[in-house]
Amino acid sequence: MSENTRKSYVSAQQVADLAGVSRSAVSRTFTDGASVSKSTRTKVLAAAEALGYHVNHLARGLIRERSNIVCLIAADINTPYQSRFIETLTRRLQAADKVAMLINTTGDTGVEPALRQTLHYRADASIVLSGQPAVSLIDTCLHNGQRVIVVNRDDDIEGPQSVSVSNTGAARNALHMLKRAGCKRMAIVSSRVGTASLVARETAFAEAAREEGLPVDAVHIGATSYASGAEAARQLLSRAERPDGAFCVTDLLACGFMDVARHEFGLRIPEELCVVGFDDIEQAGWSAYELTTFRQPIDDITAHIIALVTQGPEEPPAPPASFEAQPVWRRSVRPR
Amino acid sequence: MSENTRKSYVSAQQVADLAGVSRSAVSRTFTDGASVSKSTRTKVLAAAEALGYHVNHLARGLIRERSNIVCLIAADINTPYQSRFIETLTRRLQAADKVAMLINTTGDTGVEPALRQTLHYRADASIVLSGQPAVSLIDTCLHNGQRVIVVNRDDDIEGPQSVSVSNTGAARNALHMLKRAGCKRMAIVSSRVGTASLVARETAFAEAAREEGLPVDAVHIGATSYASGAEAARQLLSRAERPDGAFCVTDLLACGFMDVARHEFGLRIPEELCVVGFDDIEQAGWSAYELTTFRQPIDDITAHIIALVTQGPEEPPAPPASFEAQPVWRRSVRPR
DNA sequence: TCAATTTTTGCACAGCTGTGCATTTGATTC
DNA sequence: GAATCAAATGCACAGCTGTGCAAAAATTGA
Repeated sequence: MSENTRKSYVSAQQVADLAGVSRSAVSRTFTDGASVSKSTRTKVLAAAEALGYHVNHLARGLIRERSNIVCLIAADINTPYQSRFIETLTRRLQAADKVAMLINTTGDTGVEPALRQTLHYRADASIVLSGQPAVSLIDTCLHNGQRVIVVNRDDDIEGPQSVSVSNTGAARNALHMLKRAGCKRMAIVSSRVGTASLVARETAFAEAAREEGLPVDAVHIGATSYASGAEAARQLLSRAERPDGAFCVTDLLACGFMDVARHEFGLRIPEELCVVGFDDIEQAGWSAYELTTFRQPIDDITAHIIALVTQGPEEPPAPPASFEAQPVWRRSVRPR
Repeated sequence: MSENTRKSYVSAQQVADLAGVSRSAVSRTFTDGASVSKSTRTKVLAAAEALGYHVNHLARGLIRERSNIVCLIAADINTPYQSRFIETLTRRLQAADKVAMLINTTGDTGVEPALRQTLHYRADASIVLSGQPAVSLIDTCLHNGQRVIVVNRDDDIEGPQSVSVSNTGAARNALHMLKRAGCKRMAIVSSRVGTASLVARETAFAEAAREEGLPVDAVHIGATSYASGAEAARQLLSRAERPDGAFCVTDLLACGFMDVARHEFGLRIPEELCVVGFDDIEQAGWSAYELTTFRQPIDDITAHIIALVTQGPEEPPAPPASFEAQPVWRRSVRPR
C-alpha cells in the first residue's frame, strides 16, 4: 500500500482532505501573517506531519513576486578564494531566507547560458563572481526585474549593481612595502586571464614603480593557479638580473612562486627575495608561507551583497560600492 | 515607456500575442519533440527574442515530473576537498541538464532543515555530502519520490543510495607504508568530529598496527582543519617518546602537522618523521609538502552519482557503491 | 438574549506552463 | 479537382499555490 503513495509529492489538497478543512486553510497555515484559528492550525499541522507535506516553493514562486532563489555564477570554485567567498555567501543567503543556486562556468558553459539559466528559474538576483556577461543579456535580466550584482569587476557596466575591492590603493601600497624593504628590481606575477581586478592590480603596481624609478618585469602565465606561479618563478629567477621583490596578484600564484624560489632556486625568503600577495587565502597564513598580503574584506563585501539582494524593488539602486583591502603583515617581506 | 515593462517577467501569453499565434504554439516551440511548423517556430522565436522571454522552469516543474533541480547539502565548503568535490559535481550536473542548489550546513542550519528545504523546491535528488540526516526525514524524501544520495558515510541507512570510498583498505595500506619505511612508533592525527569515514580510517589503521605489534598514539583535536593538525603536532612531538610515523586522516590535518613538525620542532621529513595523509587535495602536491597520500577517485564517484541522479524512477535502486582510494607516492615517506 | 463587531472560512480566480484531443491546414496522390 | 493522409494548431484542462471577497462563525458588549 505504501507503493502507490510513493509516486509523487503530496499536495495541499490531500492535507486539507485529511484534516477536514478547505485547502485555503492549509495554505494560510503555512503563510506568515494569515488568519487561521488555533484549532484548525493544529489540525492542519498534524495532517501535514502525518502525510509528510511540504509547501511547493515552485508554485509559491509562481504567485508571489519573489522566488527566493539567488543564483551564484562562478568559475574556479575549487580555488581557496572563491570557495571561501561562496561559503560565506551561501551561509548569509540562507540566513536571509534565500537559497543559492550555484552555476559553474568553468567548463564549456560560459557566463551567457548561466545567466540565461537564472532567468529560467526566476531568480530574485544573480551574483556574478567571475567572467564578463554580455551587456545585452544583463539588460534582459533587468528588464525582467531581476537584479544583477557584479563582483570585483572594475568596468563600469551600466545597470547592474557592482561591488568591488579597490585594487589600486593596495597595489601601490605593495610597491612601497617592497621598496621600503630595500628591493631594487621588481617583478609582477600574473596570469593570462585578463580579469579586470587582476589587470588593475598589475597596472597600479607598475605605475607606482615607474613613479619611483624602479624597474619592473611582468610575466603572464596560464591560469591563475599555483602551477602558473611556479612557472613564473622558473622564468623570472633564471634570468641574469633576477628580481628581489615580487608582487603576485593572487596568493595562489604567490604560493607557487615561493615554493619554486625556495626549493628549486634555494633562495631564502625574505632575506634574498621579498614576496607580496593578494587575497589573504587560508594558505597564506600557513607557516610554510607566512605570506604578507592584502586581505579582501569578504565579510563586508558579502554583507553588502546581502543588503542589495534583500532590498525592495522600489528602493533606488545603490551606487557602486568599493571596499579597501587591508595589508596583512607576515614574514615574506623584510621588516624595515 | 520602458518603465512599466520592467515590472515583471514576460510570459508565454505575451509572446503569443506578439507573434500572432496561440500560447500552445509558444509552449511547443520550447518543448523538445513537439510538433510545430517551421514558420511559426521562427515567428515565435523572433517574438521571444524581442521581448526577452525565457521559459519559466518553476511552472514547468509544476507540470512535469522532474524539476531538474538537484540539491547539494554540504558543510565546510571552503575546504579544499569539499570545494573540489562541489566543483566537479556542479559541472557534471550541468552537463546532464540539471542545476545545483547548494545548501550550506556550516552555521546554525543543520542537515534537517536543509533536507526539508530540498523538499520545498521539489528537487529531483538530494546529495548529502556531510552530516547525518535523520532517518525519518529521509523516509519523507523517499516517500515523496525524491532520491537521496549519501556520500562517504559508512553507516548502512536503509533507503538512500550510498556512495563511499573504502577507507579500511587504504588505512591498512598506510600502516604498511610506514612500517616498511622503518617507523617504530605510530601516531594517528584526527579530529573530534566523528565523521564515519574518518573514524573508519582511524580504527582500520589502529587495528593493523595492533596486528603488527606497533604502538599507536591517537590525538583528536577540534575541527578537521590545518590548525587542528598543527596543534596535534605540538602535543605529539613534545612527548618523551615521540612518534616517527604519522597517519593523518585528512591531508589538511597533515599540512598543519608537517608545518609544525618542521618549523617548530626542526624535524626533517621524511628522514626523521614520515607522514601519510588522505584525500590528495591540491596542496598535497605543492612542493612545500610533497605529501604521500591516498587519492579519492572523485571522477569515478561523481560519475556514479550522476548516473544515480539521472536514472529513471522505475529502475531498481543500485546497491551501495564503493570505490578504492589509490596511494599516491610523494616524498613524505622514506622509500624502502 | 440580541445586536454589533471581529475573526475565521470557503469559494473562486490568478499565476504560468505542458499536453490530450478534436479540428483545421497543408500536402500528396489519383 | 477530389480524396486521403499527415502535420500543425487551438481549446481546454491539469498541476499547486496565494489571496480578495463574501459568507459564516465566534466574540464582545449591553
